[in-house]
Amino acid sequence: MKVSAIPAPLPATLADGVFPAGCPSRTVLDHITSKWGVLILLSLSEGEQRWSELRRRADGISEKMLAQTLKTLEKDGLVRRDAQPVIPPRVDYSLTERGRELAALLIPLVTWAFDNAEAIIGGEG
Amino acid sequence: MKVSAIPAPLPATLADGVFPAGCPSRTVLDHITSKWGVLILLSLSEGEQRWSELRRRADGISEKMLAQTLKTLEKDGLVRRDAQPVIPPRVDYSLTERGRELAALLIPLVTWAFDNAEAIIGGEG
DNA sequence: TAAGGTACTGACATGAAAGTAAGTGCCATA
DNA sequence: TATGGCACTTACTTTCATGTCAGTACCTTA
Repeated sequence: MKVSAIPAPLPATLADGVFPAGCPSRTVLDHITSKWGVLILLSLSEGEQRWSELRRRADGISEKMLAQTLKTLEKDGLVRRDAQPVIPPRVDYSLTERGRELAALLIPLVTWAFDNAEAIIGGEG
Repeated sequence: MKVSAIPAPLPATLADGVFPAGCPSRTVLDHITSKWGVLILLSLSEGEQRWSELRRRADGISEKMLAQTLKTLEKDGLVRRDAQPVIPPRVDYSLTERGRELAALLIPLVTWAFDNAEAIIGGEG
């Protein structure tokens, strides 16, 4: 596993001017770096989960935000929704291939945040 | 079925319950995934830059948000501020070691967002 | 004198994101 | 009858991130 070789250089469009306001990448970036988006994606990276499991695992999320975030991620093709026509309802959520790609990038980031949280926030007060 | 590259496993604390509301990691995550934080970090990953350069490169940012974001990142020990006592004022911003670490993780993410933006947003309308 | 550049700060406004809480339909159990 | 779980939706409210804009201190140029 090679983690930190040379960081890939920025695509040319990013290199100058980072990238223009209002371009699609900004929107995508907003979705995937959203407060709950990251948590959901991360949680699902461990495998298929039901609504109520996600609700528990994404500690503090409201039902509204869970529904809304899942919908956005589903529309973006990152999350797959599998509703089974049973009573009581059972809906399983999982990552798509694209979602797994993303999660693979998110995990090191979150792990880093986790490892450095003390140093960053602790050293602040 | 096998996922192509097995990503680093989540730290135990993340693995169950993702992670608790209100813990420092959440705060750090919010800082580094903030709308402008990512852009500033990315821009600085290309080298030291002045206030007015950053303003231009982070297309669409207001002076207030630039100041605010830079302050947060500086407090978090990700960005170094070097003010020279000259007239007119000259202030250079650069990444700290920790900032460079983070940027190295952010770059693949942003690159991915850039590469997949079309497919994600384009397929939506 | 006035305008312009640099690097900001602070007050106020707004709008989107997030929270709260209640409702929906169906069934199981008591 | 009523309570509770599942997977949501909807209406309303609040919070907060962000935007707008004016002001500051100093010097330069016209």
